[in-house]
Amino acid sequence: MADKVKILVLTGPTATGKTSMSIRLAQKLGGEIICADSMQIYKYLSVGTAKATPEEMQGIPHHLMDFLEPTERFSVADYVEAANECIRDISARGRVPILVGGTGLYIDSLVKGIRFEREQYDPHLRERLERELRERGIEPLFARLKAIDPEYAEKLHPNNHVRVLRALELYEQTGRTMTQQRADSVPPERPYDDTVVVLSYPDRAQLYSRIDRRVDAMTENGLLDEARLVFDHRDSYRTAAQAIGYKEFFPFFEGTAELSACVEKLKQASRNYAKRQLTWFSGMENVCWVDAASPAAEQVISDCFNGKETAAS
RNA sequence: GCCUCUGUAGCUCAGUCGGUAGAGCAGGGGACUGAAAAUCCCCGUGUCGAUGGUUCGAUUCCGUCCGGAGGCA
Repeated sequence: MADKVKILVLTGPTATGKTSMSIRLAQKLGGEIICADSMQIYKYLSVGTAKATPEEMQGIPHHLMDFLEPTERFSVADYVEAANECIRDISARGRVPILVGGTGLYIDSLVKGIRFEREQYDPHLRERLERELRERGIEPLFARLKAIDPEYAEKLHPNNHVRVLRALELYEQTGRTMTQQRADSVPPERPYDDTVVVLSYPDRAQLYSRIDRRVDAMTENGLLDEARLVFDHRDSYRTAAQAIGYKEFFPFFEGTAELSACVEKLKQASRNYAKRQLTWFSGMENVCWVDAASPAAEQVISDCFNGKETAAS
């Protein structure tokens, strides 16, 4: 254990105060922050993704945040590679790497040390599969997946087109099935001495009302302008165009919905998202749940990090 | 005051030619290996407004009452 790098991971559903907590922790522990959020990596998207403002950062370095053009694609594999590099760099300087964000897939993959093979994105292959789906429906595609990887097909619902296509894409591109990929990519041991903290409100109603209030605050802070920018570039800002906080305003820009209705829709979508995040985190092992409403939250987290196991669950 | 429509799940509404009811959304649970703030799966008992009557049986038909909407005065 002693040879592993010690990292702190702070996650939790949206609107629980991860950002401000992370900055306080970084100050206390002598750390630097690595963003673990699939949207905050992008430039220009700040209000809607709830990035820390320069003032809030208090001089604490933030990595993997606000660095990519929204026209660029970025995968879990890219994330894990980049984050590993940040961790190496930060710890080499004697500081504590603190991962902060709500993207479960990114965090889980990083913490488990999932190994992703080099794989070149092939737009033609993807396009071909998508065309086939449009023209012939999912049946033949799902049948093909069943033939090459019955085990994975068994676990997938045919309605989940995204995953069916991805499994076929993986096979056609690398000759490996998703089942193989999943089996081979998990190392026997975790790469880091990690402390994963989930910051949340045990009372669901309280979490939801915080979300509602934060949406209102974002709206007052210029969210609409950002959404407009994303709307104007919706064909090239592929990821951002599907982000919560932007896509809900599209009907307004198209003149098919009232602004207030869009805001309500956004609140709704954010609450649904928080629910999905909670599902992801509850499936993770070795995590420490911390009550965001508790005044002692910060202390509990640093105790957790220092191995006192105060609030493990 | 009279006439018409209406009252069914948290919300919007379907439906039962009389045999105690079902969709969407919300909500809850779950999955998640290169788009993940994405994508997908599972979960619906509720005095069918209240009360009398007809009936073997009423949420459904009839009467009365109480809400709501509109029209005529």
